Amino acid sequence: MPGGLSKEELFTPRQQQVLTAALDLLVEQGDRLTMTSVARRAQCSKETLYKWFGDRDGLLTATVQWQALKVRVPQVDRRKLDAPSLRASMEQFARDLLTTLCGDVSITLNRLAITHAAGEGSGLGAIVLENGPLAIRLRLKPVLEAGRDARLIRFEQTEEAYRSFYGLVVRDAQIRLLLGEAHRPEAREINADAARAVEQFLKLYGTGPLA
Amino acid sequence: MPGGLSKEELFTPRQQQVLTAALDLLVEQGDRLTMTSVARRAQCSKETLYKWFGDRDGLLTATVQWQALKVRVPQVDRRKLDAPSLRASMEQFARDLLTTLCGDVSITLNRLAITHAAGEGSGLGAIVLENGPLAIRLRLKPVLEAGRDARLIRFEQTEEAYRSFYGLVVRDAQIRLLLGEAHRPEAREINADAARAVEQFLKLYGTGPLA
DNA sequence: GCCGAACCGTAACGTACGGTACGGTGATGG
DNA sequence: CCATCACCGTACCGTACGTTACGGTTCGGC
Repeated sequence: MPGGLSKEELFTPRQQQVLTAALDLLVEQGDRLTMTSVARRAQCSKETLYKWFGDRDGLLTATVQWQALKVRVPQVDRRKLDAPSLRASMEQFARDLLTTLCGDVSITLNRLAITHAAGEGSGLGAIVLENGPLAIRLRLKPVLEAGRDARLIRFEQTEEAYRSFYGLVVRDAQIRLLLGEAHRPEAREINADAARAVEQFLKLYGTGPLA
Repeated sequence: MPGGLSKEELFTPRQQQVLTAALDLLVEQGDRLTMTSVARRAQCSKETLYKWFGDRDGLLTATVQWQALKVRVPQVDRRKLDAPSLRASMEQFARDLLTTLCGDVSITLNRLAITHAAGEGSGLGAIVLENGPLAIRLRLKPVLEAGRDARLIRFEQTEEAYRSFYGLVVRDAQIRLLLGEAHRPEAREINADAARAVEQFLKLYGTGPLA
């Protein structure tokens, strides 16, 4: 979220320790972690948890927010953009995306947010939505538009191009992992997938002879 | 699942009424439905629920299985396959897929399965996985291979082609809906998306001049 | 050395809900 | 008419867990 606070401003170091413990427990045992288990793992009292975070939901929300603050947004270099460097940028992007989505933390937090989105508040769903798919779009957008400005790719709407790229990269991998499929791709597969996705994207949207 | 029982063999009419009630409640209030609420809605006793389904998890599993039995698999006509009919088949397929995934029932059951996949058993995750992404692959496979046999499209592995098609069709729509995004596409948007996805797929895998 | 603030550890409370027991009722069959 | 069966409705039990309360400890400030 633009204009947001950094994690140092939002949470004290001690609080970050607590949130780390909560995230670890979340990854280990899903969202049936108890306040007692978090307090024990973080070596703090339940009273402190409630004082700091209000209630269980507040703790989970803070954990998700805190994790979201950790993703950094690398900026694109808009100068000297040629076909190879655009391809490299996009492949790097695809690799990062796949690696993140296949990681334990992403799977855990997406599951948590989806579980909560079923209920009433769904504040968690909104947070993950903003820091997941929507943040990805925000990060990819300048890359795509730089490519368009350099006449390397062509598209009507950035939104459309972004979504096609997302689909080509992620395909059904995320939903299968969320549903509990055991297989996790290795680095080699991720690299291959990223290369293939960019290749296909450039075939669809590239201007040059296969870009 | 091939060789499985039909829903008439698996569940009595009365039991199907109960499962319908359970599914309705699931759609209405997520998986925090209680056994009591199901019994009340279905006008049956809790004792009967436990006698029929064992425990809460058994009831949820039966509900998902029962819903899964309802999806029928339309067969492809392998004769007289030309470019327009292949395109039409794939567009129909894409429309069906998008319409299903954007529906309340699909969203609810996928959320339920994802929630349970976080825990231990994850039997639900496996069921939805088999009847969701994997069943889609099974259904699409003959279409793709018929297209390949007719020299209309070209690919090395059916798996690869299937996954690319899935990505082009679904993109980030499903994860966004699961995370609670309110927007549901209308029929017009779904038609447009299906047409675009097939167009793109044929550009990537077609043999002819834009098939 | 004293005070209050912040925090730990633990015990206790309240409640929601999964699961069970049991009495009552209508249908079927002899 | 009675026995059996399948089921409804409801009261009840056990427990897990969120939440609160409270005594004890550390630590910074005066």
